[in-house]
Amino acid sequence: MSPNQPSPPAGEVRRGQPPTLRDVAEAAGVHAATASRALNPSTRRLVSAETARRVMKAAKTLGYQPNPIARSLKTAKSSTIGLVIPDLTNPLFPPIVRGIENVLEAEGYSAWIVNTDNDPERERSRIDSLRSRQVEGLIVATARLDHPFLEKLHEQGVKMVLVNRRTENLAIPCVTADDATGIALAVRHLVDLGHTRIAHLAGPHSTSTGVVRARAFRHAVRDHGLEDDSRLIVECAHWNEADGAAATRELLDRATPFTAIVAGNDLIALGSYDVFAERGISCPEEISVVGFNDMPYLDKLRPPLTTVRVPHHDIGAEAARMLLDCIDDPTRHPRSLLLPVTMVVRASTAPLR
Amino acid sequence: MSPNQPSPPAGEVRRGQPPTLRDVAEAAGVHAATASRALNPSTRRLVSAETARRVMKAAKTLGYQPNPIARSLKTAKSSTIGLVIPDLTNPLFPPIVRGIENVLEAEGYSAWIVNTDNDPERERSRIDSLRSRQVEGLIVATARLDHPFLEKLHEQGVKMVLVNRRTENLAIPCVTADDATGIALAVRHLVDLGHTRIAHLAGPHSTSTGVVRARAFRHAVRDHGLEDDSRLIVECAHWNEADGAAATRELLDRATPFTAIVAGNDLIALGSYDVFAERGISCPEEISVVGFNDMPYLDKLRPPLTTVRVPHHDIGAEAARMLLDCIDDPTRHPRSLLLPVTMVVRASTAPLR
DNA sequence: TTGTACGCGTTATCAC
DNA sequence: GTGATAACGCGTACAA
Repeated sequence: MSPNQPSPPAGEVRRGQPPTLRDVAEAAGVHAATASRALNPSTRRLVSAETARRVMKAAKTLGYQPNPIARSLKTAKSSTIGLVIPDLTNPLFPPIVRGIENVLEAEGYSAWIVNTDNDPERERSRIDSLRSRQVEGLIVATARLDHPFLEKLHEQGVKMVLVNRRTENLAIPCVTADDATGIALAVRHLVDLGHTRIAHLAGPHSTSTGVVRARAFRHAVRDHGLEDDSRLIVECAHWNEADGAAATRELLDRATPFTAIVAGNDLIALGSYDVFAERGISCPEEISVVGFNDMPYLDKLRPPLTTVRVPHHDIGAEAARMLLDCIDDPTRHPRSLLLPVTMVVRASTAPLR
Repeated sequence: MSPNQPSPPAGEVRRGQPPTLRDVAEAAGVHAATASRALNPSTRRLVSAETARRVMKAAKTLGYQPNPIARSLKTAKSSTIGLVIPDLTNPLFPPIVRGIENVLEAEGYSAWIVNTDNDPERERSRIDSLRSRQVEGLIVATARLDHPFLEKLHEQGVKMVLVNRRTENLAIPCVTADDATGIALAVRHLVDLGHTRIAHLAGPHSTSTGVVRARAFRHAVRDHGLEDDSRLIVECAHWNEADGAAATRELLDRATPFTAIVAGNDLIALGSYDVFAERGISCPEEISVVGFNDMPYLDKLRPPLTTVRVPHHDIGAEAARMLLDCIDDPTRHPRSLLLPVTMVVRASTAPLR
C-alpha cells in the first residue's frame, strides 16, 4: 500500500459535506482568499512560505478537493473539451479517444464525447450542448469537405482541431494520416506483385479522406505507367461494409477486368469479402485486396487483410496537444499535421498468376 | 431546412457573450427570478401563462441556453454520471457506452468516461477525479468479486450500478447478461453436435463473469451426463487473446483428449485460433470452438466464430435507467437485472466426426 | 503578505 | 403571481 491520502477525507468535515475552501482556510487560521492563493500553484508565490505550508497541510488532512464547478463558474474555464465523433462503435475511434485522453489527463483536462451518427442535425444539437457546457475547445472527427456549420463555429472563434479528416477551409488546424503516401504504398505493393489492373473502392467524396485517397490512387497508378481507367474507380456512399459490398458488386458488374482492389478503408474491404463469398471469388488467388487503417483483429480474417497502418493513438494525442496549445495561446498560428503510415502485408494480397 | 433556431443567437446579445438569464428577463420585462420560474418546466405553473409565454419567446429569440455550471453550483446536482471501464478499445464496451448515453441524453444527463486499464491504483484515482467533478452516480464495468474500494464507496452512499460483472456484495445493483444460460446453450449446442469431451477456457476467477461461466459450464456438462473432468478447464489470467492462447497451449499440452472448447469470451476464443494456426490444428474439423459476447466482425473470421450473443446496448441502457432511478429515489430498493442471451451458430462448430 | 468585498449565473426563500 | 435577496464555492481586484 502506498501512503497516499485515503479516498474518504481523513479529517473533520462540515455537516458531512465535502470540505470547501473556507473550511480549509478556517482550519489553517487564514482567510479563504489566502487559502485560495496558497492552493493555486500559479498564485502561491503571493503568500508566505509558512502560510502556504499550513494551508496545504490543512487541505490535505481535510481531504479538500477544489470544486471544479465553482471554479468554472468563476473563471469561465471548464478544463473541458468536446470530442465529436460519428460513432464510438466504429473501431477506428476508440484508439483516437484514448490518445486524446492520455494527453488531456496529464494537463488536468477531460473530454465530453458525443456521437453524431453522421446526422448533421444531431451534430448541431450535440455541439450546441457541448458549448453550453462551456467546453474550451472541440476535437472534431466528423468533418466533411463542405461543412458550413464547422466553418461558422471557426469564424466565431471556437477553438477546434479536426482529426482524421478536414474541411476545404485549410485555416482550421487538423491532424490526419498521410493518406496520399499510404495509398501510394498500397499501389506500389500491388504493382510489385505484378498487378496492372487495379481498382479503387473510394470513400465518399464529401470527405477529405475519400477525395485525397482517390486522387492519390490515380496519381500512383499513373506514376507506375498504368492506365488510369475511371471504370475501375467506384465511390462508396459511406465508409462501411454495406456500401463497400455494394461498390464491389457494381465494380464486378462493370465487367472491366481487374485483379486487385485498393479499398478506401478496412470496412469497405470487409464489404468486398462479403461479395467474394456471395459470388464464389477466392481472395487472394483471383483478386488481391488492400485495406486502410489496420483496425483490430484484421489478422484473424479469412484471409488476413493486407492494409495500411494508421497511428490512431498518435493522431488523437497530437490533436489534443494541438488543441491545448490553441487554448493556451490563442494567437498561435494554426498548424496541420500529417502523420506517417506503414504497410502491413498479410495474406489478402498475392502475386499475379 | 427545418425552421429551428439557428445555432448563433438570432437576437441581441450583451457584450458578445452568450445571453444569461438576466438578459432574457430584461428582454421579457420581468425579474430574473420570474424568468427562471417560467423557463423551468417544474416551476412554470408558478407564473401566469402570459408571462411564461413572453419569457419563453424572449429566451428563444435571444438563443438563451441555461448555463449548466451555474445551475450545478446552485443545485449541487451536476446532471452528470461517471462511467468506469477497463479499456474503451475493447470492442465489448462501445455498444454499452452508446446504450448508456442514449438513455442519459433523453434525461439531460451526460457521462464522463474513464479507462482504468485494470489497474486498481488508476481506478481509484480516476474515480476520485470523477467524484470531485460532482458526478451524481457511477456505472462501473470493472468490478472484481473482491473489490473493497467499490464496497467502501457503496457504504459511503455513492450511487452506483455495476455492468457486465458484479462483486460478492449483492447489495450493489448490477446489470449483466444471463451468463449461466449462455454457457448452457453453448454446451447443449456442442452436445447436440455429438461432442462429449468439451473443454472450458475460463475467464479470471477474480471476476464474477469468470466464476459464473465456469460454474455454469460444470453444471451443464453434468446435466448432459458427461464427465466433469477438471483437467479440461483452464483459467485465463485476463480476458484477452494472449491469455486465451496461453490457456489453449496449456490445455493441449495436458494431453487430455477433447474435441470442443467453450471459451470464456470471444477474445479468448481468438487466442485459440492463434494456437490452432501455430500447431496446424484445423477448426472446426478437429476442434470446435464457441465464443461469448458476439463482438463485431466475428462473421469475417476464419472460420466465422459460433458464439453467444449478449445484448450490450441493452445492458448499457438498463444500467443507465437503473442508476437514474436510484438518483431520483434514493430509498429505492436495489435490483439486479439478468438480460437474455442467444446462440449465434456460425462455422467454428461442426458435428463430431 | 494578508484580508475585504464582490461577482460569476442560477435557483430557493422570503416578502409583497 | 411577481420581485427582491441571498447563497452555492471560488477567484481576484482592491485595500490594508
